[in-house]
Amino acid sequence: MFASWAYADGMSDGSPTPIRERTRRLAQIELTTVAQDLFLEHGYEETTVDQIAAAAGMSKRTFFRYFPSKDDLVIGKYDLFGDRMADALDARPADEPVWESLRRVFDITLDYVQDSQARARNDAMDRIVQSTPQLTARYLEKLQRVQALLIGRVAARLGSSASASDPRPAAIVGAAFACMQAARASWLSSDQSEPFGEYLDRAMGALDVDVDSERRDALGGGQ
Amino acid sequence: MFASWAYADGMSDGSPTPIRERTRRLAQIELTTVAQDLFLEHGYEETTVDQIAAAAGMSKRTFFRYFPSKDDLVIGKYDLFGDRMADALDARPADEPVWESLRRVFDITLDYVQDSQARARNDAMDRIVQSTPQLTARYLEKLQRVQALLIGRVAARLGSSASASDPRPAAIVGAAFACMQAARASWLSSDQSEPFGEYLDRAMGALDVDVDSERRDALGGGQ
DNA sequence: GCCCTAAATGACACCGGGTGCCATGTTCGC
DNA sequence: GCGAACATGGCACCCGGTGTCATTTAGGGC
Repeated sequence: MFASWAYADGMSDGSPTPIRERTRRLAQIELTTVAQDLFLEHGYEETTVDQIAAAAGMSKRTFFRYFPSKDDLVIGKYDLFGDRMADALDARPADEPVWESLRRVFDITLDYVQDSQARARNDAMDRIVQSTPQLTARYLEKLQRVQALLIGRVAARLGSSASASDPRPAAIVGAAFACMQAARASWLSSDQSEPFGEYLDRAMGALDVDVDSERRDALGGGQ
Repeated sequence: MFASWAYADGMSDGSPTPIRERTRRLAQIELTTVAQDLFLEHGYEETTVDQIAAAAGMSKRTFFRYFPSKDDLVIGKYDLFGDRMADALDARPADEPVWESLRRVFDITLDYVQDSQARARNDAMDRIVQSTPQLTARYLEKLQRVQALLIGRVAARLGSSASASDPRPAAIVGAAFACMQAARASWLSSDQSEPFGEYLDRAMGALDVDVDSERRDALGGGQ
């Protein structure tokens, strides 16, 4: 889940992407590839940064110029999703029920790389994250940050009274992410014959948002 | 939240609590007290284990014989809550709607120490956890483990079809915890004039469990 | 192609969390 | 008072991560 090493090269501005920047990306990709191989073979904790750096033909010090930490080599990719999800949420119609909007926002985690090899690699890394407490912890914390980006937007939709003191936006967003995680866990431990989206539907279908201003929207009426 | 250094001394078995064990607890308490003072004054990351150990009159090596890690000194207490919550859930009537049961389970996080001094101390530590990414990460991971204990029980209540592949129990439990966290965050950043329970009600009230076998229970009928 | 400069690198020393090991107390039970 | 178990401290060491500096490499203007 949450793959997309797509490192969009075609930026929006006209700048033709500096050469140095491109080689930097190249080095990062090389590093992650090499590291993933090592992780899959020996495990995450058993693989030292020195080994990764050596395998990629550089020194430990240089490794840390490409990644702020060993964890980020695995988990860094999730950073990109915060903004994407925020954009995706903004793109949903304002009168759509929040729960439905959130479900749609999660769709962007689905339509990424179709290359089955890259996909398998990604799933393998996800399993490593799930089975390594340290990585799980950092992953959860990153997810929390992503959620933070969405909470304000949800609050705006609810037209919450006193925004800061109303726990409901955070509760709703948190619940949605909990559903996503539950779906993710179930799916990862399945044979993956069913598409992930179905797991997500099942998980999110088990819950309902129940907020006054929400019902009105759902019924297409009100005020 | 989640205080209770209550370290129940009166265990169920007849053993009068070995002397060594008691002094060990004492040392742990002393250590946490001293450490909390240092954390509150200088911050968590700025305080080194050496300093804590020295302030408690022992060596760093000995510190690690009392706590598996620096983090655990702050976060360790949450471990106790897994079992407590599991017990609390088991104690709820089997035909009670799951969401309601979970709400009641969270009550055990309320009726802990009434001592306002200890309470203030605890809240302060909670704020430290919330403002230190590293601790937040580990906290979230611990919560995840607590959730794992409850998921099986919720699955049993739902009489889920294929337990392992059904994401709904995890989704429901995860959502409930998301509500708790949302309430916790709102409450901690409030002036605390309103009781925490109200925040919790508001957060959990924003969501509804919608599972077939659930509706039946809620209506007191069915099958 | 040349040269100047900026960036990339490597080596090294260092910090802090954490562990294995062993020698030296300290305390319990008898 | 004695032996065994336990607690402690000290030390060397591992690993992740950072600051510093000298050296190399590569880019861009000419």
